[in-house]
Amino acid sequence: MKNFIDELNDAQKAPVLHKDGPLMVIAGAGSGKTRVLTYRIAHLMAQGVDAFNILALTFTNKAAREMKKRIADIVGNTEAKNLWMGTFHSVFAKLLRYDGSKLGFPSNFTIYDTQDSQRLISAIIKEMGLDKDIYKYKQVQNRISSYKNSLITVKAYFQNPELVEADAMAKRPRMGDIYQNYVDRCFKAGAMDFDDLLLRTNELLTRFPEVLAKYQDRFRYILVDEYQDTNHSQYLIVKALADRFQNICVVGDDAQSIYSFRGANISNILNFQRDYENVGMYRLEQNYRSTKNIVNAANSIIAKNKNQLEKVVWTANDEGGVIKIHRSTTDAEEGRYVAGSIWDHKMNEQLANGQFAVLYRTNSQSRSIEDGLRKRDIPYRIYGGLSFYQRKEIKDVLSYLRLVINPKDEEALKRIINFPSRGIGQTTLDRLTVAANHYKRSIFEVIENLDKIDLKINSGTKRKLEDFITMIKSFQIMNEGADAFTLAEHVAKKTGLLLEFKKDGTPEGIGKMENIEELLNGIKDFVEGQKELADATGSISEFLEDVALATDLDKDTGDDDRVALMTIHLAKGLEFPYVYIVGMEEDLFPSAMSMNTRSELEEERRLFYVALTRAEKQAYLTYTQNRYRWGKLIDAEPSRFLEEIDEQYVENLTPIDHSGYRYKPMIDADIFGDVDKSRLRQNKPTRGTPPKTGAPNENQLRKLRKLKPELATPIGNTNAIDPSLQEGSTVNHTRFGRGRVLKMEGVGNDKKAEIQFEKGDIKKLLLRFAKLEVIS
DNA sequence: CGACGCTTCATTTTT
DNA sequence: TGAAGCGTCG
Repeated sequence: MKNFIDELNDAQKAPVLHKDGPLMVIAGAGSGKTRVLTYRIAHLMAQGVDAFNILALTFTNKAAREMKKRIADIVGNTEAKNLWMGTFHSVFAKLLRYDGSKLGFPSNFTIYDTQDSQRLISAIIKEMGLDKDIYKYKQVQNRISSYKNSLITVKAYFQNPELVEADAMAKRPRMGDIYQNYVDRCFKAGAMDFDDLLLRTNELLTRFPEVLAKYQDRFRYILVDEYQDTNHSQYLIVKALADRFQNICVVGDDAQSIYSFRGANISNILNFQRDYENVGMYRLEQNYRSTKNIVNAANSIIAKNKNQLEKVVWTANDEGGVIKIHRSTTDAEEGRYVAGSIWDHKMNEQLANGQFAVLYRTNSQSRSIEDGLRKRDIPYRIYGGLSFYQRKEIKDVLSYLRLVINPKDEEALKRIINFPSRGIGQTTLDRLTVAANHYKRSIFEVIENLDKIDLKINSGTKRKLEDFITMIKSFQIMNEGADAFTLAEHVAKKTGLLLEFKKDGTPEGIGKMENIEELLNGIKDFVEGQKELADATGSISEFLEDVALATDLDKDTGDDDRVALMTIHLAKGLEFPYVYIVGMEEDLFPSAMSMNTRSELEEERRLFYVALTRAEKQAYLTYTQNRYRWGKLIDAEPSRFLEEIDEQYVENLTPIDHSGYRYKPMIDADIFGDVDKSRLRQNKPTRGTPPKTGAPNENQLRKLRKLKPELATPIGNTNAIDPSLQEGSTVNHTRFGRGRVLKMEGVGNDKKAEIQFEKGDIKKLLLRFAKLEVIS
């Protein structure tokens, strides 16, 4: 463990060796900041600082885990275990489980995810009798979230005439009341949303000086990664905790600040020197990750931003290849091009899939890329988007488990009280909700006391409600003795969830059942993993906490070799030898939503900077002339960012097109020959409602296609069915593995194959959807 | 009460 | 295009 310091360059050594007092490290992309953080912590420990006194806040849990592992390699495993290290959310969730009771929260409080919050807000808007077209639940949720991130409590909201007025002006005068209701209902349900984990921590530290003192004394050394992306709430927590010892080390890069939409405040990093005295300032400017071409190109882009700290990122690496720009006619062709290019690199240079990443601005762009990769049989993995834990069937199982841990959890209860259906309908639920609000109790408690309350619920329904409560209580009793897996498996069977999807029999139903099985396997792995840790028990509550704050990235084990597909936001902190940045088009990147002000545009540019600096060896930028968006083909224009790169670092693989020619699609509307074609030739995407032309609209066309499927044939976008597929063929399915076709049936879109898979199951698959490859 | 079909709306980015 | 909410009918 002695010589680890020697592995650092001089610029990296300085902040590692800086012992007490505040310090800030401005770290350019790829300059080894994780290394600095890791070694700094190891060094502190080597100097005799107790691991119990160190708090490290990272941007992802995965980063925390990896860092912990590297520290363990240097200082030993047992000591490293005592570090408090994780994301803001997970660290302070843990803290709130210890001390949140002072705020009236149970230690087993539920963490509501965004969907839970939105459902609750919808319910509140409905209960209050407000117009849902004016009070859109997503917008309301967004607004409440940003209040919380700026530490504007309900009380502070009502005391601030500007805010109240702003909402009134936006025709939403009841905003404050919704906010109040939402906070009350979360409290009543023993639940915190993501923002509460920070807001309530602030409340705890402010209202209870003894708690603050305890943690100030405990966390004598505090380290914060990605400081440029902290919001006001996080900033205040750090400031409060570091106040006593002032041993605070922040690491960040203002050029990579990309989370302002979530309240991140770039001035936190710009003002650090004002917040603390005698700040040690360090800069890491040597990039070890990328080629000269990539580093220089990235510099030429970020130079266009006005607001930034001065810094010169440079590299001693090779020149590398120039950045390649490719134009395609449609998004489908873009997908094919990317897949083809990856294929070529793999073949020519014998590379693994894991060497490639495809990055995009919005999740919806993944589809065309997936299609391209699938056609070439290149394995890929999508990160983000709709995560596994957000799928309906998974959330259903988790909701039962959540209710076992915290019966007051209203969103969980509403989800599953009648799923699988047990005859408890909306009317009953509405009555229960009214009573629960009236008595300021949870719905669960109301049902427990049905005899004492006069609700117009008939005896049959009462019986069903009581059965439900009894079932949940039986799970609770079981939970006292059993581990998470045993309980979860019991719940999935006993509630009839597994059966529900099994009897449904459709491919979707089977898929759902398999997902639940996958979840159960995941819980099993979790339990076994936890058993190795001394302070963990493998209980359901530990699992639920893990799930609530885990991202797809955290779940990634990295043992299978796949191309990575993700948004640029998710890619922050990662690196790949080959990076494809797709959808380089105006209105998409930069996003149409973010070009109204200079600061918004500058953030988009930083996003582009982040994207490009993920690449180690080679970057590709692709754009299309026509792209499907909102189900329509629209014209696209190359992104302004393409021209902002100093031209000496790029090569256009396709000539730049200034002719204004656009590929004119043969769309279904042509069948009728009377659709308003001018809309197809616009240079900007269509927004708002299209003009009424008398021509059939999309919905009418869809209806017609249903009535007259023959019209749909030249239109159909189904999988091409391999003609060589027949009875007796050997096939390979992406999920189920190899199998033999026993029987074929149906025609056209309904064509199905019954397949005996080697794993043992016989499945009937719709060829239109099944990802099958014919082997022989 | 529940199933089904029709209408509407949405696309930034995430813990 | 596709998810989700709403209304109608059995």
